[in-house]
Amino acid sequence: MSEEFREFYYHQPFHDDQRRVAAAATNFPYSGSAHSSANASADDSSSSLHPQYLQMFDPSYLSFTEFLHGSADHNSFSTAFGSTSEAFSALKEEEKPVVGGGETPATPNSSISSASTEAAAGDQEDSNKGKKESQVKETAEDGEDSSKGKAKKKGEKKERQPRFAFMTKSEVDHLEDGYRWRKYGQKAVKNSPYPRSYYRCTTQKCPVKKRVERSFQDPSVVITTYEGQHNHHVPATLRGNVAGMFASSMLSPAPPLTLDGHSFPQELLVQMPHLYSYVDGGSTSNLYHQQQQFQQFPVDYGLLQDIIPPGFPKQEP
DNA sequence: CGCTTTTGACCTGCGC
DNA sequence: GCGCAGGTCAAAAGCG
Repeated sequence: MSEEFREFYYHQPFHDDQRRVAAAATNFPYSGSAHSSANASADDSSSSLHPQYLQMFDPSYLSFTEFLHGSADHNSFSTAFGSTSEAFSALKEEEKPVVGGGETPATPNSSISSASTEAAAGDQEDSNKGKKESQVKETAEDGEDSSKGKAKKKGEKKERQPRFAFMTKSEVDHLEDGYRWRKYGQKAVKNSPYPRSYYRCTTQKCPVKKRVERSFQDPSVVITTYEGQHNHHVPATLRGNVAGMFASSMLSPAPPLTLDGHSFPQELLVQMPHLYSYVDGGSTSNLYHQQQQFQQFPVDYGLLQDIIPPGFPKQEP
């Protein structure tokens, strides 16, 4: 596996107490075959989700906004991901709800947030998406979110942008992240009473899209999946409000109050499910202990099934 | 009036 | 080939 990745992971400010912030609200699903023992009890198998693949992603370190922004630190990010796509794939396999799974003891802490790459999907995961994604990847490069669906030429496959998913405990479906979005569709989700909404960044030429759906297992959890990277900054007009604060804070190295869990209405939980194995190595256990105290939620895979591609945060050309 | 949301139709990919 | 599910389009309606 890639060293870079590990490195990346280590960078995670888990040790960074102040940011516990989100931590308070965040759950860390550190289970995995490696250390699944701890709190296993907690895992009332209520979660069909397997936290094993879920790895907390501390927003204070590298916010998803940053990621979306395709700027700042995303170097390390991209590097890490770019070289670890395989790993993701491998982990993907576990997506299948193997409750009480044999070798991979379900983790007690199913956490609320999660992120993944579609690249990951490529291999294992349910062959469906896997195939789909991989195909897409092959043609990926033509650039843009050629999502003009209907008019798509034959043989021309849609390119999938890097995806970044996370779960948030919130009452509202559409979380403010500082950007302006326009809803362009809504679909009922199989096996879920909650619909999935499709949003597109309203900024011209910005290819970013996001899908929002509520976890059917835990209605209080909203799963948001971003696809692509913003090629612009957070609208200044939003900087004054919560959204702006959120966005800006997420962009800055030292997140202000918003992330302190005070003024921010939503509990942002981001995690990189596929990182799990990497962390497993050294500092993980440490983290694990650190995190297991957090509450846990049942998470569903829905959107998380296929996220984060090989080139994850694609570098801007 | 301009922008956003709603919603049914359509397209595409995949499994059977 | 057929049906299903996910994703997108685009016209109509709603809103400020």
